Amino acid sequence: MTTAVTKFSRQRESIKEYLMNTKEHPTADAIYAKVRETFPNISLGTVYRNLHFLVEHGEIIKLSCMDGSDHFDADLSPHHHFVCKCCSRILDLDMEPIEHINTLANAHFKGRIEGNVTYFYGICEECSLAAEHDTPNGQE
Amino acid sequence: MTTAVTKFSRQRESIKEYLMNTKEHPTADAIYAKVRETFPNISLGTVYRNLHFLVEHGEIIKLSCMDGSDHFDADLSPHHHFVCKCCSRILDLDMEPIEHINTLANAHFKGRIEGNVTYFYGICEECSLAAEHDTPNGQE
DNA sequence: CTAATAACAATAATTATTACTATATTTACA
DNA sequence: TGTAAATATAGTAATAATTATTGTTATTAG
Repeated sequence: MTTAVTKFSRQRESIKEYLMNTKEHPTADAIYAKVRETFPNISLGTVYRNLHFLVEHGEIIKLSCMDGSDHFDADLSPHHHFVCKCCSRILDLDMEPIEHINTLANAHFKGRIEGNVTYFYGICEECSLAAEHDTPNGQE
Repeated sequence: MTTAVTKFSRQRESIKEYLMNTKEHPTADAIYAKVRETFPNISLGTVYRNLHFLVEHGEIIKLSCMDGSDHFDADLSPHHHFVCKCCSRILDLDMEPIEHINTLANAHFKGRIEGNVTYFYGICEECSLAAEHDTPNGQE
């Protein structure tokens, strides 16, 4: 039994590169649509397989939303996310770390708390403005 | 057109009653299995419809886990949850509220933050103990 | 009791994701 | 370089979870 070696793949590089150069937090489907511009016949399975690979190897992060959708992010710096209830976009938050809440959680807990997953939600700026101008969902 | 009135339903009551009397945080499937003991031919669709109904009407809460599974909870008091990486159970945490993190998040944010969803994760007490006794997953 | 309407069971359809397999790429090394 | 071994891919099929549809049953108001 030889140790499996990871080989280079243009498709995987393309996925990674797209994620590193966008501020969006796209879903597997959106990534598929984007990478298809470069590799017109890449398959959705390849996208999913590589996303899993990249998550497993700590090269990207998977964000699981309240609504059940998964989004991906190549920004590995510790930061928090905001989910707009209106347009469902995920935005980065510029805020102080909140790791101290783990200590609060541990106070009366018997097991071991290793960390937390936190999402903030509400209405993003664009959707607020759109609402004022009678454009309910940020749709043009 | 008369105003739609919500009629009584034994099935819905049964779902609600089960949720109110358990400390577990069951999934739709687990609820289906349980309620079927009372209503052998209730359909899964009915379970899903009623769970949505109850969530919509604020009678129960939906917990969307990192792993994509949805769990339900009839305990409406403000409290936080712990997800065990080992056995995937959800446990209630006895801790101080952490609403102040919304203020931190709002500091440099243009939109409106309405709240946050936070899950703590780690290894629960039972799984830790099981590991010590060579019973990896808490399975008997 | 009866009509109107809501809730039901059963099933079909949809969506997101994963598994499979033959072919194509990549890598190591002659 | 050229070639063989190993891994990755495209395309397709399969699965799982959820949502929608349809005809039937239960509940309620009059």
